[in-house]
Amino acid sequence: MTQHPRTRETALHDWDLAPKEAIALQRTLAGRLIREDALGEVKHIAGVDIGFEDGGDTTRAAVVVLSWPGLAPIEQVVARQPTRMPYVPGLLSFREIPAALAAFERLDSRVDLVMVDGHGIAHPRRLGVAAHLGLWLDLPTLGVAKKRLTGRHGEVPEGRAESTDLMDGDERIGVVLRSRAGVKPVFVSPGHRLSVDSARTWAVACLGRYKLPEPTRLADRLASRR
DNA sequence: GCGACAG
DNA sequence: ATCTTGTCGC
Repeated sequence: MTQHPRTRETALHDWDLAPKEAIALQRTLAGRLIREDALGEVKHIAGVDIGFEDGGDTTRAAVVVLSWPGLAPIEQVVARQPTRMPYVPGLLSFREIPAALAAFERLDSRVDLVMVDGHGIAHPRRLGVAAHLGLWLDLPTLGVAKKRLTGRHGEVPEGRAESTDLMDGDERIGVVLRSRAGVKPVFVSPGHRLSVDSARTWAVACLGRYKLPEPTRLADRLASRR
């Protein structure tokens, strides 16, 4: 409610931008990211999944709040809104964030850490949806994506919880994590107020018996059942 | 110019 | 993201 003061005042201006302006804004915002750990005691973790309905006309954000440790769901919200922007690779956050903010506004729980379905800084301009959302909420965030957007990596060891660095040139922008033995790895990167190592640690700590970590997995499941 | 391209 | 059945395997 009052944990994300920027929401109410400026919710009407990141969107409605032409691609060129959006890209310029991304560079500015990326410069404001805190790339080190800046999080307090973690009691609640939110999982976020944003998707689309009606052929893209409606944006749907699902948020599940889980206890930590324990990873038991304690609150969940689904928000739907008319979609404002088209899908452009690299500008996904502009399309997804408005609905996510609406969902967070309806949350009663205080959230300490946010895990988003999508990338954090593993993005061409270091502003994937998890990073962008982190700035808006002013909360520590990390992204867990199912597909690569940018960066290069070597083979990922087969064992559960093993990983390989995701590199963009000399910069380590995340890790490619084998969340379960025998499944395609996921792409983990920090968003705001988190280091790459901590993003990896939290992603692993939230693993259950499935491919996706519990927060994102439960948000996914909540979103995909009507 | 030719691919690549989160959700 | 979404369109979609069965099928192999723990």
